[in-house]
Amino acid sequence: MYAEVIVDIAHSDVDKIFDYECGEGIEAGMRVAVPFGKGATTGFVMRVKGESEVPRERLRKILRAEDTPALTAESLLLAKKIAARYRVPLALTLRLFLPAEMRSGKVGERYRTVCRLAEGEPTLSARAKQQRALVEFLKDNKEADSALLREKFGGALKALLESGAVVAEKRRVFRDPYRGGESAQPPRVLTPAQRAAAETVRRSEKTVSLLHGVTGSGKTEVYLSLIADVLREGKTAIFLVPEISLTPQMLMQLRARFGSQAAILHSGLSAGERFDEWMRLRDGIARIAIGARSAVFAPVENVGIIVIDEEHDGSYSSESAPRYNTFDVALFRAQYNGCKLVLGSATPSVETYRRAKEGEFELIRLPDRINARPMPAIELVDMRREVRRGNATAFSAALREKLSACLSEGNQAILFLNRRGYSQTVICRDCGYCAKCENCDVALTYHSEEDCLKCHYCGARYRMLSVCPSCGGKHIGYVGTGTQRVVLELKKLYPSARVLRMDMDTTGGKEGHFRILRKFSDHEADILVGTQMVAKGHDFPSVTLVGILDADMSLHFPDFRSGERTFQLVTQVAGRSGRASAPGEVILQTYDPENYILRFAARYDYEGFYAHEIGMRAATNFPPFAKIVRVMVTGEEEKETVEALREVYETLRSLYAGSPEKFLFFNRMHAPIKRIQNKFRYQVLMRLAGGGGETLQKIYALCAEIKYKNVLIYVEENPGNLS
DNA sequence: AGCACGCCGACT
DNA sequence: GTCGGCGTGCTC
Repeated sequence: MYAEVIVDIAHSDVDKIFDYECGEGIEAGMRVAVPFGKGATTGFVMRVKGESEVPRERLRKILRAEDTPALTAESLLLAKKIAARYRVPLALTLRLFLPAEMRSGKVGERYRTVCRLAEGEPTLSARAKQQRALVEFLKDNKEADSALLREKFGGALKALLESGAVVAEKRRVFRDPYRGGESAQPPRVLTPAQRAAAETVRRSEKTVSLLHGVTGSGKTEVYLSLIADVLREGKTAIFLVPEISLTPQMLMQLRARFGSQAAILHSGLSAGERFDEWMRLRDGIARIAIGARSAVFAPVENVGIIVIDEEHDGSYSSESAPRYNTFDVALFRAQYNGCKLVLGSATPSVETYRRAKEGEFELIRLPDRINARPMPAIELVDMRREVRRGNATAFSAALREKLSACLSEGNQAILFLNRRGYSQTVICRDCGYCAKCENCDVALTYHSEEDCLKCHYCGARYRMLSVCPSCGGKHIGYVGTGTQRVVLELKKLYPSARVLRMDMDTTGGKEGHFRILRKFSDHEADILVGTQMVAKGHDFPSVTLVGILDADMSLHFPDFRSGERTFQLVTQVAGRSGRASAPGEVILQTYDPENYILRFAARYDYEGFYAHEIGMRAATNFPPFAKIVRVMVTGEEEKETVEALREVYETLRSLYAGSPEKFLFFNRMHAPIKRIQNKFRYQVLMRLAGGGGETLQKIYALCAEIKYKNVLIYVEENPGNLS
């Protein structure tokens, strides 16, 4: 027998099949140890066959194999598809299917030893008091952990094991990341709207359904009902969420409903826990995989449903190789398993919504909140008028008034600002000098707590300036407002209010997010000031006011999706207000109150927003009517990087010259941020008509051929940000 | 990714 | 004269 093996080395030179001789018992999907070159390495068995083309004398034997294949036939097929689609080595895509700790070999299965009495009455010496006590203990308890017995009765255990009076048995144990909460809760009764939505998904002949439900419309209950269905049929489920650490409530809900049937795969777990959760899924002990985008590769077979919650979220596309798109992978798995793929969002991405409207996906609406509570009113506040009135702070008069009222009523408020630190940057008021990072082509942000300047792209820290390094002037000014500054200003305005800040600087550590959220939900603070991360789906019943301090920040971001993102963000943050009995309010501060995106957002008019946005995209030839393709060329030596760029550009230009009608745009330039972490960044930027089709594949193929020693070249499709 | 083989500069 | 730099090619 012969095995076709892909060695676990992510390099294009060895990205091919190597044949090895093997005995019976080797199956496709197994990880094996093989001799390779001078040493040995691990590899994946892709196929087993009876004949090999490779001459006898070159063939070597497989050294070792796992007893259970780590990868299923589906995984192998999918790994091949992704490798071909994005032109990356197969070893890299195969790794997606395994927990990292399995590759490193640092974590293994955990066992415990359980002891019980052997058959028959034990004969004990009269003097062995401890042994007798142990035997009595086991008579009462039937069995006990060996560690416990050793602790209680000392050396008696060893003696009893040797005499055969007590027998030990090794048992596999799973490290449990949540401990307790096992009790499965009975399902909640669905509202008629929820029941109808679930029914439509079940009945649809389309693979993909889009559940477009406003915040609080109860999409989760619909997912849970659909998942419960497939479990009843003996199948498995995959439930994807954007960023699990931000949605502890969602986890609790799933855990409460499905108990230990649910396995959670996410970065917050310890290596051992993650490994065990993965194993529970692979061995069929757990049947629901819950996690962020990588959980789409969960080792479950016979999948009955895949859910992608908050479908519009940017975290679903991978920003490092292999740059897979979660939806595409999920669709493959849904088709392979013949099951449904359900997307859910209050603010679907423009691309998804279009596909739904065109009839490719089943479009299901949940237009009402569960108890018919109205959405909080959003008031647009014109910050230009505030400036004219001489208000230079980050808070409009309207916001201050509402905030005072909110606090005096004993309610809570959330203030959202998409910029951490104290100020956006510092400049010299005499000469206009702006402090920049030495490794990145980026302005530094002032952090008041540490009194230093930080680079938000590489994390470098610098001493705060007292004099301008350029002109020697002493008038250093702060430009723009960040979360730290907002907190300090709040403390001045409301000295008795307890203020909590949530951003990347305060959420360090494993439980960082959770700690802050719990503090706030326990009402240990009155105001929560935060970035993006406060927008996600947590419920705070006493929050009655949300302030969006600077809506223009994301609105004027130089990216074709900035409008879409702003609409999503405003809707999402606004949804945090008024969840319990008290009606909520939202103050949306902007310097551009006429802006159509903000106007649609303020009215919760998704349809209006979509109609406007899709018209704009069509008129300007942007996605979903075109595909933006960027070939990034990056390296430490500028000269070499530019040279590589030139070759990439020349190569692609011949493709462009061959069929210019397929290109809506074609040019080379340095990236908007020319240098990050000491690496120069140059790019060829293209826009391809439609989805890109064959032209896209040719771009991948051509770029894969260009190799420079110290320059990295990679292709991005519709990149999440163009910086 | 490693590792060996192989051809040109600065040292004992 | 040699030690060693890393370019090129190979691994079933």
